Amino acid sequence: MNVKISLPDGSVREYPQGVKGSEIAASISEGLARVSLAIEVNGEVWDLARPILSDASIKILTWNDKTGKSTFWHSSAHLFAEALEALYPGVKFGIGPPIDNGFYYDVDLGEQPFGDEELAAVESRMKELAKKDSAFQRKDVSKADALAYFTEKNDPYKIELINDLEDGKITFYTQGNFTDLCRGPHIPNTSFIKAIKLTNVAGAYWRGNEKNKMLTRVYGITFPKQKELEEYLHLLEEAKKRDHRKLGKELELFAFSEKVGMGLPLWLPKGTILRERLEQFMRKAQIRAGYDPVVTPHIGSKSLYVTSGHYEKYGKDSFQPIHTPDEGEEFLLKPMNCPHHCEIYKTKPRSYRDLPIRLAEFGTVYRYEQSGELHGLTRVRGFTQDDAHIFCRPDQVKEEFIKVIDLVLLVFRSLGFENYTAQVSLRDPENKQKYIGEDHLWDKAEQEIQEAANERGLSTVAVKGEAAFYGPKLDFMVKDALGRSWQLGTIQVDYQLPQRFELEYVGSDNQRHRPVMIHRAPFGSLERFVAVLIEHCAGNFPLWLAPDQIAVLPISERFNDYAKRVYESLKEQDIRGILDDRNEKIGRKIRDAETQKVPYMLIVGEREVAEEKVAIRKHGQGDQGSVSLDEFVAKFKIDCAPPN
RNA sequence: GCUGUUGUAGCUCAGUGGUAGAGCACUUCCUUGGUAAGGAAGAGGUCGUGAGUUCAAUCCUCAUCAACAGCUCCA
Repeated sequence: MNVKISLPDGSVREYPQGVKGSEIAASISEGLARVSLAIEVNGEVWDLARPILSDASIKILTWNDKTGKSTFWHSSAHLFAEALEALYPGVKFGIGPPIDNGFYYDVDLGEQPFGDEELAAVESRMKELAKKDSAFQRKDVSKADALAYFTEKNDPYKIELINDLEDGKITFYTQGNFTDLCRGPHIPNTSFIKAIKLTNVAGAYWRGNEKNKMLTRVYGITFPKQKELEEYLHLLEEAKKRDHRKLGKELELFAFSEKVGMGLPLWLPKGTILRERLEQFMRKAQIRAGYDPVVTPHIGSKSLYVTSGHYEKYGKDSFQPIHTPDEGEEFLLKPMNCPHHCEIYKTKPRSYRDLPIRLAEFGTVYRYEQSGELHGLTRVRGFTQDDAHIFCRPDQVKEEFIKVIDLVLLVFRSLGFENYTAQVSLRDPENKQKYIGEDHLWDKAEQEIQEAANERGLSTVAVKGEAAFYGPKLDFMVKDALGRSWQLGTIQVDYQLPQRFELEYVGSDNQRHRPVMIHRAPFGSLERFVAVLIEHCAGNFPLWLAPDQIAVLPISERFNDYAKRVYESLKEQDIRGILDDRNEKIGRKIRDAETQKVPYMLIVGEREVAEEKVAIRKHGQGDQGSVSLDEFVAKFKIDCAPPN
């Protein structure tokens, strides 16, 4: 009997029933057979050695397929486990999945230390084992047999995993001397794995639960060719050069001081320019969009947060209250601006005609973040949100929400952020007690967010358990240089705080109604936004943001007077920069300005003085020829306009 | 917060059980140079902090603080 196999190009071939993926690949071409790693059968990834029993549409997977890569890395995790067990008999295994870049395996080594030396030893054992060409063999096992095997092996983690599985659906994979509980699929044999790098060791809680034992997580990555590993490592090096913590230091944008306290950034003069330019950009955009700027204090009475619910939810995990010396009153450093804004709303009666009211504030907030979580400017304990709260009628929610989406997208477009993910952050349905408010209001809010996103044609990813405790969110996620994902812009629909603060407006029916609140921050926090921006442009800021836009470089001290005149006249035109009148050669001054990533260098020497000109050199592009200062300024002014 | 690694000059890093070194940066002098590092001299460190072992600790031990990687958390 034959089975009909449809290929991705639409063609259909017949093969004997029980044909294997490897045989199909071989029948297509020898070249394909050599590089095929797995096969997709009706959308499911299978081993190449698994017989196909009925008609199917298939795709041979190679290193060029995402699933091909993950199969490859999954098999590499097994190879790692084999090597580790050979060197550490009795080691217990958790899980070992493929990830975006490579794989990890969680293992329990007992009391044995595991550092760089041990890592290197396991890596070389892996290389030896890979050369053995061991085939990955799949085997169906009964639950009882599976339990018996790992009981014998004394591996509590695998036993726990098996107990959660359904009998009849359990498979083992064996390669060489190592057998693992595994759904598969795997590559045909270990010889495909030519380049191996175990990258780092870290702790990870068993099953991601803080209350469980912490296992040792070993990260690694493998490739079919040595050259690809080298390219990957090179790419990593390049990414590290873009790290905002490194550039922030080199370009003198911000700093931290142990004396000030961890997670409390100090903005240096150049970083401050950057930050203030962004603020100005947002202020302008917000005025255009009908926001009213407000200012509120950095602390607020504890009762404010008791009312908002923040105290109950985060009181223990916040900076603790500040007490007045005489009256013993309690104040909290504000972790949020919304309660203050609610009180501004309440300063007078509001009519339905007044709504929406949009209160905007660059509000600096303080949150106690776990010490291990602090990370450069992306996760800090004191930061400034480009916060605003929109108080509107229920019938205005969607329209207002959409306007905010447009504002977020304006920011991203203006700064060239193209690779963002719009994430709809929903409640965790398993843990409803984590949230405040009634079900129907949550459902309504979640629906409104999804509808607004759809209307703007945003493709969204819904993630459960990521909502704020008072409402669902639309979060805009962007990745940093090292591939870590951060939330920047956020928009939240909130029915809870208006209730808690008893906010009201008088409707056209002369009755009291409750407004809806939209919390929103297009940048998110200035700190995190700047961090991601630095990494995104590798420190080469667009002209309108660059802390130093120009550097005037006299060829020798003889031209310092002319250079100073040039510099002063640029300064009068609000062009920022430096005059490098050091006793250095021009090559040196150029190098320093290039290293500092100054967009324009204006070089002046004998010729320029004589002709009343400046020689332009563009960062990263070299000599642009000479022009008169007026000509340069005219062109510069056009180039440095902030986006609209 | 947890696990692991690290902490030496402003920065990047070397080094040793007998109280320290390089390059860059900084200061001064020489040089006045045309598109990515001119030359010389000088100054600069309680070796993260505290305790212990030792005749002697930057080095060994412990504690503590901070940074880094990951986990957990994130209003």
